[in-house]
Amino acid sequence: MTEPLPLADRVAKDIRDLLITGALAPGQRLSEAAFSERLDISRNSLREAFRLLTKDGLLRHEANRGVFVSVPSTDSIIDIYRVRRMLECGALRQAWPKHPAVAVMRGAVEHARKQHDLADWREVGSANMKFHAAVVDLSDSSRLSDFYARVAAELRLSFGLLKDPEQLHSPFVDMNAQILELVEKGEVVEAASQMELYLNLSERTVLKALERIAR
Amino acid sequence: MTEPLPLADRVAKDIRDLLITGALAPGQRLSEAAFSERLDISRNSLREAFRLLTKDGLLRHEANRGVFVSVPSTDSIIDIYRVRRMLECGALRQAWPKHPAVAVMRGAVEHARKQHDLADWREVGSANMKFHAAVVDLSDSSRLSDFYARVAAELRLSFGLLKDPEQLHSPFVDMNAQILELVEKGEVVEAASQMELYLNLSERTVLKALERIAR
DNA sequence: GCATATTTGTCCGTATGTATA
DNA sequence: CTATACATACGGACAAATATG
Repeated sequence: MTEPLPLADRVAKDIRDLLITGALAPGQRLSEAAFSERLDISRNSLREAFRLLTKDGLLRHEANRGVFVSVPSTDSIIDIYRVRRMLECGALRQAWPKHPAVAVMRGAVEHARKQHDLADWREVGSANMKFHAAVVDLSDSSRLSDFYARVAAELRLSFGLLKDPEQLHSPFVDMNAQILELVEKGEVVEAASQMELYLNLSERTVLKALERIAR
Repeated sequence: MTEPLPLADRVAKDIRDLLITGALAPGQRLSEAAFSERLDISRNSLREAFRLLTKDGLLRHEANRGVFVSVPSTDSIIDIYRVRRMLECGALRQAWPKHPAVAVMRGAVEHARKQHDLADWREVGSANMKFHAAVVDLSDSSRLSDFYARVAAELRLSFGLLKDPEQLHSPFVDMNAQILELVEKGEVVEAASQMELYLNLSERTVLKALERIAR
């Protein structure tokens, strides 16, 4: 009773985890033969999983050359932050203070603060992303939430390139708390413009860090 | 030099066309054996194409039962219009009157008017959808544009259920023209709220028509 | 409720074309 | 330029799940 999912879906999820944890480096080529043997599945099933992940933007398919882990570019970062501004600010602007997602936001903020004190930056980052996913959930649209999850996974691919995740997430915990407070008070327009500040700052941080890596 | 695309991608596109033209009815089951023979491809390749279309929401995959053409529900319509309000109104609110997409919008409006006079309602509908896709293009985000295209295809599946496309698209041509005019004058906030009216009206029209079909 | 036929899920072998050392 | 490695695509096979009579 515990395997309702098609193999391709399970494999896609496994590979997705490998990608966002950084076990697979951007630009790396994924050989069908080698990978299907490593995961102990057939090439056909692996190819189905590859199609799914390509649709998610995590893998790139080059004709007759195979699939590669996507390499985050400056352009893709800029594009992703345009998406985030649209979805997150838009969700806040029409938010309802008693929406169930607000409780999730609060839980994420509290968890982030706890992990921040413990200096567990990885967990701070996870809580951070959970907060922003909850913001999009305020829109009550499963399609928007799914789309955001996909874009967030792509962004996490970029984070994997960066060292020093403390710089990346730590300063933003308080900003999330402030946004949450505004939402709870019903000052949703203020919350939205605060979020815009957040995203602009975050975008600059990521671009700067990425630029430093690219020499 | 004319076949750069993988077979699965080409097949997915072919099936997508069959879906939005109504050649395949919602709820219909797509047998792997029958369909692979009809399209003259192997089952494996067809399964890859199915994965892509499932990701697009056009097909549904039921475990060990096969794939079916998605059946548009009231919930999905409501969800899709939430997406449209978020993307289209958001794009207009930050639009720039000299953006290249504005020219596309104008072309779509003019074309719709011409086809409207010729009573070619199918073309009116196509021009209508092109107009709104161009609106999203104002955001300058390829991810948002792709996402919108995917949702629009899903919506078109619902339109296929409806007869009388005149009722569906005809009254909206003038509203598009008005929105375009506002954008060209730089009154983007007005354009956005006009778009919200448009979408609310369109949503109600589709839901009403769908409800009538469901008895 | 049961036996049977159909269909999906998954794997393997292999031929062909393309890219690269 | 040749040789090799690999992706692409096909067809066949069989078990498991499902639908059918």
